[in-house]
Parts: sequence; C-alpha cells; structure tokens
Amino acid sequence: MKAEAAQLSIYNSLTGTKETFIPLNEGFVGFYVCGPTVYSNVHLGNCRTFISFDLVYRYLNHLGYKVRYVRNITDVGHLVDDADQGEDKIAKKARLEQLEPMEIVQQYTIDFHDVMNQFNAIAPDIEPTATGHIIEQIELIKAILDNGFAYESNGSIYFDVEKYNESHPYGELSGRKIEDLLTNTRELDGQNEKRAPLDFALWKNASDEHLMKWPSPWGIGFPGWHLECSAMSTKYLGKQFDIHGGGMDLKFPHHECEIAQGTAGCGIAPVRHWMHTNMLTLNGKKMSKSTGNSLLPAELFSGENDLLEKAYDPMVVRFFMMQAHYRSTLDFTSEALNASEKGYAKLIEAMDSLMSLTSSDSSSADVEGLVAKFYEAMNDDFNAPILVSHLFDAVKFINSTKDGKATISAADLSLLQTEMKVFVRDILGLAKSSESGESRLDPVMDLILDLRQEARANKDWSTSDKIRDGLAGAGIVVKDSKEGTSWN
RNA sequence: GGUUCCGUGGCCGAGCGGCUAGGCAGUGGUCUGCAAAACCAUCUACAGCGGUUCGAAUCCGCUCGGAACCUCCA
Repeated sequence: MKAEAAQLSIYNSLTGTKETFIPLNEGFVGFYVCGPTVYSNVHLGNCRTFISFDLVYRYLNHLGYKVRYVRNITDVGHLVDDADQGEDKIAKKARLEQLEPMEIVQQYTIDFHDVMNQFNAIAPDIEPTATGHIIEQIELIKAILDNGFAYESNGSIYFDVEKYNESHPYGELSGRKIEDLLTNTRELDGQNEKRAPLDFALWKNASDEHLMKWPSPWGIGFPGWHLECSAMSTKYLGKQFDIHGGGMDLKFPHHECEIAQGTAGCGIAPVRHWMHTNMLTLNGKKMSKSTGNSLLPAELFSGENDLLEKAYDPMVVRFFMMQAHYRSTLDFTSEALNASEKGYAKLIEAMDSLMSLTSSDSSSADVEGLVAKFYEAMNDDFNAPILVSHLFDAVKFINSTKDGKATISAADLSLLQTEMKVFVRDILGLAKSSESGESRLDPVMDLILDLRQEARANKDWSTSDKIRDGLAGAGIVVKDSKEGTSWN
C-alpha cells in the first residue's frame, strides 16, 4: 500500500459528505458499478460514467488496493414503460428486429466492449449478466419473502415498501420521505397487482408470448430490474461491500431499491460508499437515447454527425472528461472539445520532451512538492481537473527546462518522469493512441525531411515550404526547432 | 406540484471565508528564413438585490434563470 492511500477521501452520496476511505477489509476494495442495458449502442453520456469509474478503479489500484471490480450487463428485466409495466426493452428490440433476445444482447455487448476499449477503459474483473444469475435472484427473493418484506400477487412478487419503511428508512439515499412519495406518485393503469403504488417488482409473471422467461417457485416469469444488482453484488462482493457506483439518474429508484432489497434480504445495508456521477449534457440537457439528445462514440470518432465538423480521437474525448469533476455536469460542445484537443496535444508533447530532458545540478522548481499536489488532488474525491491543472504546471516547467530557462536535477528528473507517466498514462488512462503501426512511414519521413533539410541549408525556402505545406495537406505537421525537425 | 442541485471572465471548467486553478481563444513581446511550437507579459469573472463578517465567488435570505429526479435511462 502507498502511504497516500490513508489520505483518500470520497464523497458519499448517502451522507452527503466527503469521508476518509477506510475499506471493510484492509488492503481490499469491493467495487460495484451499474453497467449498461444492452438493447442499443451506448452513447457518450453512458461512457462518461464508465470512464469516471475507470479513473476511480485505476487510482485505487495505484494506491495499492487489491480491488475486485464488478460491473454488470443488464440483459433482461428492464421494462420500456411505466414502473413495472410494459415490455422488456431487450425483448422489444428482438421482436422489432426479428432476432433472438440473446442476439441483441450479444451485438450490443460487443459494441459496448469495443467502445470502452477505444476509451482505454480497463475491463472489470467480473462482468456478470442478469440472465446468468436467475437462480441467485430467486434465492434473494425467497430471503426477502421469508423476512416478510415482500408478497406474492398473481405469480408476481412485489417488495412491500411501506412495510420496509416501518423498520428502515426508505428514501435515505435520495433524500425522499415516503409520505412525499405517496402524494406525488401518479396513478398508473394496471397496477392492481400491487398493494401500494410504491411497491416494486422483484419477480414478474410472464405471459405465454413473453420471449424471456424462467421457471420459479411462483411460476414462469422474469426478474425485476432492481434485483439483479443486489443478487450479483452480494454473490461476488458479499452482503456488504465498499463502493457502489452509478449515474445520478439511477439514484432513485434503482439504488434506493437496492438498499431496500439488500437490507431486507441480508439484514445489513449493502453499501458503505455510494458514488454518483453527474450527467453529460448536450445543448444544456442530459444526453438521453429516448429523447434523441445524444451522440454515439462511433459518430464522434468518425466525424459523421450533425453536431461536429470533424472527427475526434477517443483520447481527446477522455481528456475532455478528465477536465471536469465527476460530480459536476459537463456540457458537450465542439468548442470545448477543440480546446481539449489542443490542450491534450500540449500535454502529450511535453511528456515526450520530458523523456529526453537533460538534467542539471539543481532544480529551479519544487518537483517533489508538485508531485505531492498530484496525489492531493486525486485524494480529494478523485479531483481530476485539479490534477490536470497541476500537470500543466509541470508541462510549463518541462518546456521551460527544454528552452534552457529552468533547470532540473537528475533525481527530480527521474521522479518527474516516473510520476508523470503514472498520472497521465496509468491513472488518467491517457494512452498514446497515435502510436499506431506507422513503422513503414518512419523511413519515408526520414527521407523527406532529409531532403527538406538540404533545401533549407541551401536557403531554398520555396522547396522546403512546399514539402511542409504538402505534408500538412496529408495531415502531417512538421515543426522545426533547435534540436531538429519533428513531425506527427 | 414535491425533492435536490446549479448559475464563475469570449468558451470549457476548478474553487467549500482571506493567499485572485488550469486548458482554449485574444493582445503585446522573445525566439525563428517564414510557419508552428515554446517561453515571458497582459486583458476580460464570480446571475441580481439585501444580510452576517475585520474580510464572501465561497455562509444566510429573497428575486431571476437553468438542470436532474419524482416513469425507462449512466
């Protein structure tokens, strides 16, 4: 474990305060994140949440924790319509496209993984699916029934919220009171199976034409949406675990229901630290597939969309997200993205410069102090934007040293090289995505730049500029400096 | 309607009572054959109105504007 691990504080949505992070079992962290429902392509807003938690995972790992990271794939149980009404999202898509539900699941799971790879997000240690844990879900329902917090109705099982509320506060995570919820709940049709409008389904009775269904002690049916996370987190992380993450839009009712299910079924509150990421907005509004206010990663990477004029590198987008705190909304505009693109290029170039910097007898800046600030920023509830600002302080120092206007000692150089790599590559996850297989291009460029250098030596500016402009047209930027000419 | 949150300079975003983050853009320099980059300097802020305080972007109240959740959504 790193000494800095003792200083980590995390904002807990449950208490509304930053708390020093002390894991349940020393040295180990149980970490659960609500994953996507795979009935369509993930959009950029979804990605932001997963990238935010990727940062959390990476930092916990860096601190030396042995993290078990579980992120589910929801492949059944999500209903299209009002609460516990309507059709399963995946089944609907399957019906529309005349495919097996599992074909839909497979297609969009692959897409999800592909996108997360492009964003350089580390895969979770376990990625369980709801359909793979039907038995565990049934067992959990039995426990909740045995403890008297659920009832059967027409082959469906509902969670008895009012009963639960008698002994445990329902709504503590989202700051709701059950009386307010009752007054503000709309009257919905077809809720006659439920005793009370706040009750939610643990198991739903399935009709004959239903595509996805399983046998249970209560007949043929399928699990309710909220249940899978409870069943799977309990199975892989235990009745109580350290961190549960998800988007803010899942706070109510999903996470509230998880708390109730876990407490009712296992007798203990399931989660110690709740973390919620804020929304990525577009035109000032939350990105959302249902309203069409969204952007797909593929559209962004290819530039084929109506919002932006050009394509963007996944790493630029990731960097853009790292410049905002995960608990703040982040507005997505082409202007903001362009700014990030330039800033990112500056950072990466400085990283390259750092690796070939020469040291002096002493440092003209407090490198150790700067590195300490990197940790301070991350320890303060994963404050990536503050970290980035300190990284740019380092960038300025690196460039000044390169220009001969500042100095760095050998020890400090080694420290800065190590820590910059750690924070930029390992923690922020900003891999150099352009280091693709351009090995065949290298000798060609060497030759071209050689010819250009000859022209420059002869003061044949028209030839040298012709080469530079021509390469620029091909997307290759040539830069002359004292050390020679570079390109990218 | 209920609950919660937000409103920072041209743009994006930090900030959690005093020490005026950072990136991008702008302006003026240095450097350079030119360009780019880099470096130095510099200009635009805390929605409005009150209050608390020696001191407020930061705390309190009101007004205006926006968002999220209350129904599927990361």
